[in-house]
Amino acid sequence: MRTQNYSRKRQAIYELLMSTDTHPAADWIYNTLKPKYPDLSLGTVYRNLKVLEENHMVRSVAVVNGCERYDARMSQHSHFVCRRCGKVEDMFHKEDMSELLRCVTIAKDHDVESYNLIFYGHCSECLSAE
Amino acid sequence: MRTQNYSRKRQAIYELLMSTDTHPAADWIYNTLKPKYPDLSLGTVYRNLKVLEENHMVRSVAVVNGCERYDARMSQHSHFVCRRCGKVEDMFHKEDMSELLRCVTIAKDHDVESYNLIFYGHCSECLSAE
DNA sequence: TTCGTTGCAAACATTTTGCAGTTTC
DNA sequence: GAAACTGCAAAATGTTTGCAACGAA
Repeated sequence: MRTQNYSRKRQAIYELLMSTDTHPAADWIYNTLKPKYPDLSLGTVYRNLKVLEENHMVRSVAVVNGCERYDARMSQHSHFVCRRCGKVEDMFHKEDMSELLRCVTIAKDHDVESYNLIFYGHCSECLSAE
Repeated sequence: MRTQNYSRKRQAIYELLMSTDTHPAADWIYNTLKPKYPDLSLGTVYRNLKVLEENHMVRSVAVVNGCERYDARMSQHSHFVCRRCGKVEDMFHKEDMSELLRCVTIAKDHDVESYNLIFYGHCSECLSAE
């Protein structure tokens, strides 16, 4: 992990991600912070997301319509992606998901570090809109 | 599902995907078929992947380094993605994974159609290379 | 003959990057 | 003061699309 200065903007990006459960894309973060940080640039958002990701403070939970979606809640949970509106929702586990590993044939010479479980379908709003 | 002509090139793309377990990207499909179909274009590969996906003959199993990776094996199974070399490998389930659904809090008003389970880590080749 | 399909190249959208100036420690 | 960070705009990347020609039924 490289030495870092915790800049105001990086802080702001991280705190924004911590404060929402919408799993936003870089673009949304940029637009949301822009009023408060008028000289913020999109490149900075991307650069900081990368740094935060390397530091395991943030993770990419899905790619929806070509956009990486981020989450600052690092405790293990899964996500639901609406195929219609692109919304990403949290799905918390009832049980310890290490159980999961027992369901799958894992080559023993592989080093499995993490996993990502995504459910797809239609959210309630989109269902009632149809 | 729209009416279709099963063109030679669509066939070729589908058969190539059926014949490999490397979960290739559009680019690899293009380069692999190019010698046999010298007038093939990359746009055609993308267009056909989309059609095949709509027809549930093919699915996108992961996005690795910004590239969509495809699989023509539609029976339920998961994948392992090597963070170093980007290789995508099959992981077959020991048990019926519908069990999986019981482990997760699912909002009952959601319509869950499918899920995608991806494991990340380092493959054996990359491990021994390090 | 009618549509679906294709090559080509231009257009798109998201993300990355080089550089010169700024901030943080 | 050194090293990290940033704005800006240009570049890179992967994917999509318009159009005229082509292919399949």
